Amino acid sequence: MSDDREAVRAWLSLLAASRGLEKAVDAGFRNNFGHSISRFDVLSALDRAGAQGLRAGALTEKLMVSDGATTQVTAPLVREGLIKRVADPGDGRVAIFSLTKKGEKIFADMAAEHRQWIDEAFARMTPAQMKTLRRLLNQIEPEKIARSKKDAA
Amino acid sequence: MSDDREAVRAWLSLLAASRGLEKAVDAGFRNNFGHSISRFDVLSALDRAGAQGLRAGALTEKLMVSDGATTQVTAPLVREGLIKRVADPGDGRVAIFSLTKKGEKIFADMAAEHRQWIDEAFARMTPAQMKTLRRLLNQIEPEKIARSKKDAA
DNA sequence: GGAAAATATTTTAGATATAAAATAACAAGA
DNA sequence: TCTTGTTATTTTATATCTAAAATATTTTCC
Repeated sequence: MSDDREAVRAWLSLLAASRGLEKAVDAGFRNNFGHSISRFDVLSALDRAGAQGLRAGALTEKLMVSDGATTQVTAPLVREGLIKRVADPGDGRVAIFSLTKKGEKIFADMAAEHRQWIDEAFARMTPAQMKTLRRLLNQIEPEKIARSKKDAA
Repeated sequence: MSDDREAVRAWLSLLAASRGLEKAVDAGFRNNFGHSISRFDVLSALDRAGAQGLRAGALTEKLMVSDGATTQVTAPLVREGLIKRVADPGDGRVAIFSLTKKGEKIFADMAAEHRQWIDEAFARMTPAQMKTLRRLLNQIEPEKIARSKKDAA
């Protein structure tokens, strides 16, 4: 039995499943709300943060993207009034983002749709299987991948 | 117990695992070979296709990207001589891509590294667990996500 | 208090993606 | 053979992303 290629097979399945679902969810958000999945991620992070909001740096970490990406994805959301950006009164370097009332409402609508979409996509799985899936996914260790060669330069 | 949010939880885990691994693999390819994971995907598809190569349209399907993306990602690979593009003798509209000798060699090197990276990242899982993971991932149905509202327009 | 270092964010340049329009080539019927 | 429609690909415009440089602000140390 070719157990020696199972890891790559699992990785290809993982990539296909994730890309497929991400593409479908992104299309759903764009079609129904005119926003990308990236913007939903921002709203979601700010919703969890509540009234006190999040600093730009903290938002960057939650989104797991670069600082430049955060600046760019927040810009249209500020422009459209879904989130607001205020300078920290104590530290002039710090920008603090939080949801506006309008943003809270739109996020609630998006989250409800999102929840339904995901339930439909996972309909063939039992809750126990979903837990198993999560447990398995948590065993993957991307940080084990060596930065190797060029790093020696 | 809150079984009613398991699907979203599983989806978030799936997204985190996939993005994390994809980011690590992409960084590895860039550091060690100066190519992105997208280019590796192209080389991989053409390697599987063998000497006869793939039409642009077929390549687009395998990559699960847009036709424009295929044009753009193949351009630097042609320029650097890893793949070649020839017009179909029978149908002037058709472009056929295939690996060059240089491309075959570079792909072999990249694939070997890739295999090792993935083995390391999945080291905590048994082959049986990897199979279970694949089986669970294959039950996800992104196509179930309705294109709803805007489509009615 | 002021220069130097550290920190937080934005800007810029380049890579890669999509969607839609444009181009090019083939096919099929009058 | 035209002309009309279809198909295959590329081009263009726009959206995001990263990495690195630039900017702005605060902190630290003399």
